[in-house]
Amino acid sequence: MAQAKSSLRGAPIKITAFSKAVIKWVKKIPRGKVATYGQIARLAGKPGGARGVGWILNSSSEKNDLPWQRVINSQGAISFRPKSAEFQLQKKLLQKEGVEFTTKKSVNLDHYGWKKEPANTRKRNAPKMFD
DNA sequence: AACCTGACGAAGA
DNA sequence: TTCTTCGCCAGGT
Repeated sequence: MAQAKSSLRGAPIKITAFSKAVIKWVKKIPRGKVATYGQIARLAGKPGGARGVGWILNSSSEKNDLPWQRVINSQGAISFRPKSAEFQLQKKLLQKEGVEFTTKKSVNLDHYGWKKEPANTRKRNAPKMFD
């Protein structure tokens, strides 16, 4: 059972088109709003690269210049272990920006989610045609 | 090159 | 609604 070495934190990331795009988009998330990893990945050109986004934010030395706390998962929840220092920090930073938590670890994406484009394509609950 | 971990996500059970 | 499983991508060993 290899104990977590966690020495990768702060390790520099490779400068690729993707990592640069991720950083660029994350910087554009407005204060008081949140985006999801998948959303950033999509904006950065890799629809399936959500995990990569998390890695980039975690290991980017530029993290200090990024509003990394505004990136959460698709469930509207913080993706750190609830007791971790990172979790608490992220929650604190978001609350400081005015983002409210509806549950202990998640926010209402419908209200705080960053919508780059007008939500005119929002899906409505389609009536059941069959049962 | 092969195999493993992880700030993810969607679909099932 | 919570827990699994599987598919993705970035990096490490």
